[in-house]
Amino acid sequence: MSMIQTMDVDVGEPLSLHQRILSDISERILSGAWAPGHRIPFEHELTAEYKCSRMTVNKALSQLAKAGLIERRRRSGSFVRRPQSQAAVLEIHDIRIEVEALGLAYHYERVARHKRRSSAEDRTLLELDSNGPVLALECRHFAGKRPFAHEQRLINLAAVAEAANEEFFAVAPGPWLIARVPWSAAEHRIRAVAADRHIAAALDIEAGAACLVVERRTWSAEHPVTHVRFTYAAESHMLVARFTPSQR
Amino acid sequence: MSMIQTMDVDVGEPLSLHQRILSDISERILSGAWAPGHRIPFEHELTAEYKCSRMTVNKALSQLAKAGLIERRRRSGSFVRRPQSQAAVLEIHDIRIEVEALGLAYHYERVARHKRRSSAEDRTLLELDSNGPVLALECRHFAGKRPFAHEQRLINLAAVAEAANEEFFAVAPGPWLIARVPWSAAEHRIRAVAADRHIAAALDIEAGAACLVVERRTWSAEHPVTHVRFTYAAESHMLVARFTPSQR
DNA sequence: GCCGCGGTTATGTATATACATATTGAAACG
DNA sequence: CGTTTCAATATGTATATACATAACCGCGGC
Repeated sequence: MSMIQTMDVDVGEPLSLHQRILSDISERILSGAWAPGHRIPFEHELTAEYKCSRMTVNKALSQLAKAGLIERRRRSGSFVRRPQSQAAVLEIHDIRIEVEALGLAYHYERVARHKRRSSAEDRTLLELDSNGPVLALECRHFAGKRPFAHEQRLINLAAVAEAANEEFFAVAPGPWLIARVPWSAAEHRIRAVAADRHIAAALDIEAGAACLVVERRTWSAEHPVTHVRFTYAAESHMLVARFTPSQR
Repeated sequence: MSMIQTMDVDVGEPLSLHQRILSDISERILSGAWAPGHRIPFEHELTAEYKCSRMTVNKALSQLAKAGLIERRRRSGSFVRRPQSQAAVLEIHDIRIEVEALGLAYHYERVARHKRRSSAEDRTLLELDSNGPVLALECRHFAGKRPFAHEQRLINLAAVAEAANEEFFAVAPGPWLIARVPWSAAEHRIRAVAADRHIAAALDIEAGAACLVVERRTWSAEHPVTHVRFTYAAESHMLVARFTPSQR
């Protein structure tokens, strides 16, 4: 297992008052003591209960509303919301970290590198308009001696010109980009595919084996930066995502 | 494509002042105008710029800090953080909604239902201590005439006793549970598997085909409620997750 | 009975103020 | 020269206050 989502559990510190109010209430909601639809006390009632100003109570309740735990209605009060959708935070780490978390030695290999004018397919993947230059990379990531993941990447050279001068022998394109380009948005697609011959050879598995594929497209300030497809060796990989209604 | 993540993009409404400050600053960060490490103006400078009180500025900056876009240091100021990890919000809808979003008719079928004392395997899946009773369900979800997803579910009857009286012919266990049990936490595991014979038959695909599997474990107030494994018919399914540094 | 009108109420936003706290940089001291 | 002390500073939290806004309630007029 890898790609573990770390949760933000704050424990121990002396809580500020509005944080205490917030956690008191969310505990009662999450425990079911206050079921969906239940009206939680008015601000002025909590003000009395905690002997504090309305601003303090308001701060806590506003955060609960933003977190989606309650719904606030003028003149009516605040009500426990019913969970709307199964949402989870998926945290996808650098592959080196994933591998090392498994206690295995990480090794990176650059297989191929081509600079070219973007093809129609490249433009689809990157959501590019013009046929500007792109850098196409193919890499392998190893866990111990076994291939762990196969990486196919396109970099939009119009957005990251300096990538044209980098060979990517020593450093993987992922960390290289992260260190250089402030990204603003990303889109992930996760699916299962049967390994074709090329992938099977690269990952040293049988053709047709089920593989988890994670594709990521990244933008920086409205400009497409990179498209990458990671194909993980069959059975070696799993994504873990956790959800707890956020209190932050 | 399905399981689409809706983003919270607020547009149009008259923004309150602290929201405007917040979006002004986050835009400058996300556009790269203020690179990671850059010190953003002090609260008292923004107070002057926006001609408002420090509380208003503080509200905006506190939210940016909670969203992880900036880091605040006493006496030093607030600094743009470098993106820490690839995190995405994955929103997993009810299967009926997924199917209908594809423009296909949804149909549900209960295949099997067994009430039993929990086996060792059940206890592993549910993270149960005792060998209390569980309800094991097997269902199919159709998109048009084709099987879309196969569902294998365990319900902890100690947590949801009334499930023992429900046949689940008319209503799928997912929506039934959502409507009844306030869940507090969930964990997802996403992986690719080759369809075994049982799954292949249920989904009307070839054995060995690559399938996306989403497993979910749900807790309510510290008690395990249910474990469910959805297996999606090969090639028919994709998870989409988007990330934009949250401003809420 | 129906409609409109204003009052009441709870939340939404903003202000000025106050004091706590962490951290820095410089001055004072050994 | 190194260390301690201290004041300055930016943020963290909380208060009392004020007015805006949305929604509901009941009253009165028709």
